[in-house]
Formats: sequence, structure tokens, C-alpha cells
Amino acid sequence: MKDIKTHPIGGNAGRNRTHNRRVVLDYVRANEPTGRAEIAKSCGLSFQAVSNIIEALETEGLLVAVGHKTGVRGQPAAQYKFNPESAFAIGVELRPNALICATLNLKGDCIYRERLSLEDSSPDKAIPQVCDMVDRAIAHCKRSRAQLLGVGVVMPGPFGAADMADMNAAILPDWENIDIKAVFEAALECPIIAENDATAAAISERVAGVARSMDTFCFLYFGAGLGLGVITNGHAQNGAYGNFGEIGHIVTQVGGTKCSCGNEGCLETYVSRLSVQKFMANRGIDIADADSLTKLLEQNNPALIEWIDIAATHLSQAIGILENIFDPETIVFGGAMPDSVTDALISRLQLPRGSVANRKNRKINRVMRGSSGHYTAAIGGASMIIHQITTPSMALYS
Amino acid sequence: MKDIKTHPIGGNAGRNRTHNRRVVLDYVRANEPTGRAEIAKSCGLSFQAVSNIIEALETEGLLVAVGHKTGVRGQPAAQYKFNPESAFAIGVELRPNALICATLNLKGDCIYRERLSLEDSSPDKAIPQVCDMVDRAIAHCKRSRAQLLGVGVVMPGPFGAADMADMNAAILPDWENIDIKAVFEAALECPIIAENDATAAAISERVAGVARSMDTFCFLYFGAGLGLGVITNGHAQNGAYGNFGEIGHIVTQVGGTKCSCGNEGCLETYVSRLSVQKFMANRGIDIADADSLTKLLEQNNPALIEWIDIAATHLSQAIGILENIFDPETIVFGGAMPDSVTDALISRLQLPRGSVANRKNRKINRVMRGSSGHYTAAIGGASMIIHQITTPSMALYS
DNA sequence: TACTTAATTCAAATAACTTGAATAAACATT
DNA sequence: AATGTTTATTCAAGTTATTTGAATTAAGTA
Repeated sequence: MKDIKTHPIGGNAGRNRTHNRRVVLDYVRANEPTGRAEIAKSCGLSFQAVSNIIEALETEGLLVAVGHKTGVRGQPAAQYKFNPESAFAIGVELRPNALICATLNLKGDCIYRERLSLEDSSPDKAIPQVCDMVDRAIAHCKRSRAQLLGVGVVMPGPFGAADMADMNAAILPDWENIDIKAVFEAALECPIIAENDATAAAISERVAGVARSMDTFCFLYFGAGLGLGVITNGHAQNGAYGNFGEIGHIVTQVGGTKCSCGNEGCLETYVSRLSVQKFMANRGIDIADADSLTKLLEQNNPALIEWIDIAATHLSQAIGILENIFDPETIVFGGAMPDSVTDALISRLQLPRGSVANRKNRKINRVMRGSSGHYTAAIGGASMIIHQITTPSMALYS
Repeated sequence: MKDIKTHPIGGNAGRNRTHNRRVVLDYVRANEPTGRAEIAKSCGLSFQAVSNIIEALETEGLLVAVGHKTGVRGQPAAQYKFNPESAFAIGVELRPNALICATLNLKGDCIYRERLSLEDSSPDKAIPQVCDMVDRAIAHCKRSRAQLLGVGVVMPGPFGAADMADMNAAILPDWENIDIKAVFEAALECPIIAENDATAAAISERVAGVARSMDTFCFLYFGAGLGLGVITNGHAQNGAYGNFGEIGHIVTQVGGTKCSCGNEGCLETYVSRLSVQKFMANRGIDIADADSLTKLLEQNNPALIEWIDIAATHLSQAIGILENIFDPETIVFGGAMPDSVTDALISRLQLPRGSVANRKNRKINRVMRGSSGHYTAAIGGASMIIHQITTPSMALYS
């Protein structure tokens, strides 16, 4: 996904303006409703600069005035907030057997979703389907294409698996060596961001989920395997070669279950959709879909409880690793698991004592469930687009 | 070390200039000697903008012209490189029983070092000693205080241990709740950056060590415990509360050795200075200092070899974790261990197969030894100062 | 020797932010 | 109820650092 070495580039008036627009939008996002003077103070800009930017954003429709702040001295400050209907973004999740699409308004509310089964996920077949899907989403939401901020394309990682000595084949082998961003830019004629599912999911929680006001947190994504997305200082981590977050293949039990990657005792052999399916199949129970898991949990199925306990043990170890490495504000769980199973996993965790996260006076939990359900990845795709226009590229902290 | 929530701030002409200076300096650092036109092309700036900045940098003495590039068509391009003698930075490492000081010129060469044993490391006693040490360094290097870019203060983490439920007391308890940056700014009247040892060490490898041309890599720091510093896209990771990188307390053996943090089987109970001291003491061998380790290794001492094998096993697991999480360009080992012991550890690693780093066509090793020896932390302190003036705050790529 | 290529210089032009003075409107005080 | 204080807002320059464009310089190439 990333390969050519780039270099940080300089700023000029135009790029500075772009940055400042994002700084302002990010502040409004996190603090709405808010006024120009407050933004100016918080963002280190003059009132006039903010005023000009707000005026432009209001003209474009991204922000709307919502009355005046009273109750304090001084001239009442005009308050602004996001205009959720002014623009929208689309996320597309590409899986081996399905296409999933989510449309979000500017506030991050999901206003349309669609799932399409796919027999053949090769680029030739899938790309036209994605185009049709995007057209349907725009039509269904009764928006104009001009309001479309962009499309986020989400695929499971890792990328470049073909070059890895022992890693299994890629989950979508036909897509190896394809410049996803370029291909979809050509097909959809709009801005494209491509990412893996876990990172997209993390961004979705920051744009409109439980991590809305957090700048540094981890997201554990339960998919076919197990993925990790990390946001630090408001920016998603990518790794040197675009393969950040392959946490499924860290070893939590030396000499444990043989994994397809060549290791033994990989975390995702204990915690993932494939893991629970295999575990239950060995006990003669077929897990066809998420609903069947939900039902088994409602019935307190002993085999499932057993799996949850094993999974929770390994997850607890992973949490210790993440907390001590990243020192995050929290760790969010999400992805393909039903909410009830995720909650059961969380309740059975045995969080390690020896962790920098084990503080007195914590205000938020060390672990929490994400808010976007099992459309997370597609919603994350659309969230990445919204995230980009509200995320400053400068990282100047006084 | 970090607590109050800040907000990204907007840019203006002045901040833009600061950023562009750093972009130019960073490019020269990594590509010297180089010319104005080349910088302009690579940094996305106009020739004129670069020309003005280079002129200023040359006037200030930070850059020097070094002839012209010939052999290609067109007017010969004037080449510039760093002027190592134009400015300098000082790093101070604060340990419970010692103060260590390193002075670097602008290129990152160490031009002075000093070690001072300390009976009392409390702020009242240590701060005056630090001031004297800085004065001695300036005098010894025959520089003027005006050329001092700043002082980097390095301490072992984690910070805020007093608030942690089960973590041991801080290594320097008297320094808890002290605003280190503010205290030393007042005492030394120059810019101060405070960091933990592992992060400082990572930065030192990027400024003038084996990671000079890398933007994303990990550094494992062998100290009393075990620390982790990570650079991603040229920026050091800090965590939400300044405690990024406490990798010593991740569990690599469930139910293993009891650790002072409350966990069992923490990595640093197997890999650290304290670990090897304890292991050898149990076999009746006293490890007084680094030299005694070196000698034992030369003699192929069986107990030490045994420790190295155990340590290498646990380290290999940690490397799998780091590679699969961060997808770094490489992992650097450094810190308090003698070079020969570090090399022995590296040679006995069993790098995991199932890792995104296990690629064909790798050009650099998955693990390498750092270049700055056991003054790493102090050198890292000074490196942070140099790093700051050559590291763009904007992260505009493409 | 003439041509091509690329770096450099000089002189405007431009974009975006900052500054400062004047005005508006609410709450607080007497 | 009148006056004063505080804060937001507007308007009109002023400032900074960048970009643009034309002219110049100097090396390699045909």
C-alpha cells in the first residue's frame, strides 16, 4: 500500500489555508456548538483568520449557524456546528465473498448500507460492482455526486503477502500488486483512500464512535483473523510498508496451536471468527453466521463459554502488550463478532496488573466495545474520508 | 510528562517558515551534499523559497557551500552541507546513582562526554550538578552559550508510577510530580526537551546512527529494565500519558518469573541488566559492571551463555510482536549491554517465520545493533534537540 | 561554434494571516 | 434605570513568505 519513500513537503499560503481549515473543522467537530472567538483562542489563530475560514465554510454549507451563546458577558457569540447534510462519504469493504457499502453524512451518521454477495472478487468483476453500488448509494440518499467527498476502500491485510517468505497467501490474491487507490480513482472519478479493515474501524470510532474525543487509542478488530488499528495524536499508524497492526500473528502461547503463518500459538488461532468456528466444529456445532453465535450465547452453550474463556485469556495478554507499548487512552473491541459475544469477552478479561494503564482515578474503562457493529469496516471506509478533511496535517502543539 | 489535552494549532506565515526551514534542513541532513534546485523539487517548494531559506541558513552558519556539482548539463548547482561546528546540543541522563552528559555537534558527532557518580539524585542536589556539568561541557568544547541549541534531559520511565495501582515505585521517586521541562528551563535558561531513555536512544540512531535514513523503526533499550522507543514517519511515539514503550512488562511466559510489577513472566525478568545480574548471582558470579560481562563472554562462560539463550528466546518473541504490530524497517538493539553481549544476543535470536518482516528481498537486517554504545541515552538527549530543528512539524506527504 | 539544458538572479504579484481602531450587544454594578 | 465592563464582531490597512515570470549564467553536447 505504501512503498516509494516520500519526503515531508514545505508549506505555502494555500497549503497553510488547507491546514487551518482542517484545524477549525476538527475543533468544531470535537466541541460543537462553538464560536469564532473560542476557536481562535484554542487554535492559536487570530480572530480574523478564523472568521474568514468560518465564512467560507458556511458559504460552502459545511457549517451552519445555530443561534448565539448567552449567559456570559459580552456580545453574544454566534455558534456554529456541522451541517450533516452538506456532504457525504461512502465506504466500501471488499471481502472474498461479499461487497459491503456504507454511506455516512458529514457527522458520521450512517444513512445507507448495503451488502452484496460476490462469487468472484477479482478486480475485473468487483470493480464494476463497486461502481454500481456507489451509484445506488448516491441515488438512494438523493444526493448529488458533487457532494461526495470521496470513497474509502477497505480490504483485509496484510498487503504484499506474496513477497513474504512464510506468510499465507493474501486473502484477496487477485488484488496483490494492484494500485488500489489509482484503480478506483479512475473508476469512480473521486478522491479515494485505501486501508485495511482494522485501521478503518479505528478511524470510524474516532469520527463518530466511542473514541470521538480521543487522540490516542487502540482498536482490536475481530475479522476472519485479528487486526489492530492504532490512532496516535489523531493520526492512524501505517507501518513502513502499510502492514501495521498484524497483531493476529503475535505468539501468546509458545508451542501452541499451529498457525497457517508458520508460527505456533498465534493469537488469532485463539481469538477470531475462524477460531471460534473451528473450536465449535470440533464439538460438532456448526457456526453458520453471527446469529448462530448470538443464540448459542443466549443458551449459555458450554462449548462457547469455554471458547470465550480461552479467548479472553489470550486477549488479556494482548491487552497487556498494547497498554504497555502504546499507553493508549483505551482499547476498543469491534468487528465481526456479535455485540453480545464481544461483551462476554470483555466481561471475562483478566486485565493484567502490571500495566501503565492500571491507574487509580481512571475516568474511562481500559477496554470498551465499539459502536459501529459489524458494518464497522465499511463505515470505517467512509469515516476515513471524513477524518481526512477534519484532520490537520500539521502537528504543532504549542 | 504529558497530561493537559492540547489541540492542533493553525499555521501562519511565521510558523510556515519555521516548518519550511525544518523541511529543508531535514532534506539536507539525509541527502547532503545537495543543491537548491534539488531541494525545491523534493520538498514541493519553489526554487525561490528554497533559495531564501538556504541564504538565511548559510548566513546563520548552519549550512556551508561546498563547491558545485558538475558532470551534468546546465549551470553547475551550488552544493550545501551541514556545518557541524556551527551549533551544538547537550544531553543529560539522570540515573539514581549517576549523571551522564554528552555533547554533540550539529552532525551528531559526540565531541564531549562525562560521567559523574551521584549519591543523592533528588532534584535539590542533582539540578545544580547538572548546571555545573553543562557549564563544563560548554567550556571544554570552547563554544559560546549562544550556539547551544538546547539540552535534552533523559530519565528512565514510566512516569506517574505513583498513580499506578500495582506498578512498582518510580525509579526516581523524588522526581515524580516535577515538571522537568519547566524546572530545567529555569535552571539552564535554554530550550529543554525531556524524554525517557528508550525514546531518546531511538532518536539518537536516527540523527547519527544506523537508522539515519529510516523513518519508521523500533529501538529496544537494555537498561535496568527493558524499554522501547519507536519512530514512525520520523516522529517519536509518546503515548497518551507519556508512557509509551514499557515493553519490559509484557508477558512472554505465562506463569513465569514473578515480576515486581505484579505480573508473572514479564519480558524484563528475562532480558535486562538486573535479569542477568540476578541470573549470574544465583550461580555465584557477581556482575559488577559491563566489563565483567564482556570478560565472561570472552571466556564463553556457560552460565552466561545459558542466560543469553534464554534471553534470546524471549527477545525473539518480542521481535515477532514488534514486527507484526509496527511493520518497521528494522529493530535496533542498544543501551547498557556491552556490544559483544548485544551481538551474541542477536546471533542467537530465532526470528519468527510468521511475521510481516519475514520478506524475501530484504535489503537490511530485521535486527541490528545500534551505534552509540552505552552512552546512548545521554547522546539521545542531545540528539532530540538536533532532531527537533531538523524535523518538520507538518506531515504533508504526496 | 551554436544549441540545449539546468541553475540562478531580480523584480513584481499574490495569498493568507495579523494588527489596530471602531462598533455592537449582553451582563454587572450602582 | 443609567452607567460601566466585558466580549464578539467588523472594517481597513499592514506584514510575511510564498509564487510567478523574465532575464542571465554556465556547463555539456552536437
